[in-house]
Amino acid sequence: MQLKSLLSEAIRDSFKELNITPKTTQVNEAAKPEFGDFQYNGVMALAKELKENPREIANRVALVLKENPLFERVEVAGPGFINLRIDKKFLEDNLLQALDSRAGVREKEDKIRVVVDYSSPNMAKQMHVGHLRSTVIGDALANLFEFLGDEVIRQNHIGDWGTQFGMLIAYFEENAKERAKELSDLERFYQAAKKRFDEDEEFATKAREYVVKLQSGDKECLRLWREFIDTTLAHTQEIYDKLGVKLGLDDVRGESFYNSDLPNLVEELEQKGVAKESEGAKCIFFEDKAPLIIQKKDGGYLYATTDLAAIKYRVQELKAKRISYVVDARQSEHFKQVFETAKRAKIVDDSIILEHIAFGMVLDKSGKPFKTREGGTIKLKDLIDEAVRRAREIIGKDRDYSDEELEHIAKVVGVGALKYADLSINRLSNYVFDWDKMLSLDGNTALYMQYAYARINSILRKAPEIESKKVIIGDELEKKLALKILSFEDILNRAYIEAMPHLITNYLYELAGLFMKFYENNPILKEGVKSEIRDSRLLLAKATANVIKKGLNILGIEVVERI
RNA sequence: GCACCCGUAGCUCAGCUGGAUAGAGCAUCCGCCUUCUAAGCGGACGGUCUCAGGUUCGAAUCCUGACGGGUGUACCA
Repeated sequence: MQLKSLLSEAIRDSFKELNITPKTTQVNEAAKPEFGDFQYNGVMALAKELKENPREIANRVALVLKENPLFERVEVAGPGFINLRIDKKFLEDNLLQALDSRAGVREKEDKIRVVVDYSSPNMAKQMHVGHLRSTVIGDALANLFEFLGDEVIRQNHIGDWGTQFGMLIAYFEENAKERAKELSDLERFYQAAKKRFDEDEEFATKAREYVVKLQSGDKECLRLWREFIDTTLAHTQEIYDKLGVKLGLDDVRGESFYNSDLPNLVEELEQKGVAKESEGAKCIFFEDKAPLIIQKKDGGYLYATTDLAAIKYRVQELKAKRISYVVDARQSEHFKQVFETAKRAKIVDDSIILEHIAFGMVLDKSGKPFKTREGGTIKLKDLIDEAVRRAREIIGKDRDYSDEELEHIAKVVGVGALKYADLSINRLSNYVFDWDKMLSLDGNTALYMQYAYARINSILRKAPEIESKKVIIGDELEKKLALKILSFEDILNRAYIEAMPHLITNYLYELAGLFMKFYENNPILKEGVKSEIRDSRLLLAKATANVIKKGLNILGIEVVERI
């Protein structure tokens, strides 16, 4: 349920009764427990505008609010804060909602079709740590959008076109006897080809010729190209499956897909007067910024051109209303220019949201870009394997599992830790990679949440059938827990609007923490606990588990019943 | 040079669109298992919110300007 919206409504209604138009109806969580559960701070600013006494207005509003059965207590404090205590009965009546399959969360009313563009691996290369954040954050956001009712079209804009393929094909021709069947070969070939390209002008020219040949549809070139792509995609898919990321081959719309549209697009932009020629290149100009080049003087196209063609396709063919690019913050200028160009060219109108969901880099503990000891890029495959290996070590230490069970839990915990660590910090910050912190049981980690979930399940397994479906809020801990459980929808909505997954992890951490405290102090199955109380606490525990599971699933993280 | 992002406890990070005495985890120290998973919980210690102005009843939060760090910046993606 949308608890905060309900509170805002209550505020709005009470102002209405007083014939006052409030500046805001936004309600915040109380800063201190003594203040109650929520506080409304909007009176002060309003009073200033009306040139009236804030305390007096607050008193009048409070008087109306007191009539609302939602509140147990309404108090005016300080210069005009209105402190609100939610009635226990309200929580008791509504908590059971959180037990349903959507953990009590409704879909949005205004459902839209949204394209989420993420992951975008390079072809002819293994996925590396540089692809981690886009893949993990993008998938989590796609899940979130979907869960709230949007129709999500995942798009994997792979780099499957361009000079690197000319290089590869040229290198293959030179070394016709060697054939790459494995991606690892392909990658080695790529490096060798790159070296030749950089060092040998003749080779470079040949490589460029191959690009032209490829673009003009030469059969043999295309055949080789297809082989490279398929080999790489097979590897990519393995990584997605390991990560539990919901990208598939159907979601792939690489740069090559837009290739045939590029000449038309450039012409269109020229005709509309958006693009102009300068020094032989077709450019779009901006104030105080370098121009965006969409066609080189040699006639070649650039990734800006492809991005524009992709926007056109996504708007016109896919009918997207929101297009979210989950891409490295370093490209923010590029996207600003591309979006601006799309608007100038009227490829998109104002009703369509184009957004760059930027994120920072992955750094090591010393603050430098995260690399192997030798300075190479870290392969995503190795990163995942290492996460699972470490998880197995930690998990297996004090517990007895069958081999199968250990393997399964290690995967869930290891992969979960890897993803959660990335998702739990504000995406705009650079992210410091730390194995120990990631797999720690203390603090805001996946394992802490998974542990809380498993613990609850352990209780539920031992518990008798719940007879009375009635929640009784007995103390402040239970009340806080219930309030938190019912705030799930508020948080998801905020995370949706801001495209910020860390809001969800923060919430889950608070929820799990509150449960742990509740659990320490309020016995459930111990002797002497009356059956109504026991059942009520079981319901609270069950609702907590349900929300944790749902929240983690949205983030793309699994849970295990036993840990 | 210009643009964008970041600057909060020793370290890693929150801080809910301007509210009351700025919060977590790690690290350090101290408590709590004959009883539901101690892989847990509680407490202590730790802060000129980089600095300086401004806006106002009220600023970590908004504005301006410094300083420090990162990133980008005409034919690579």
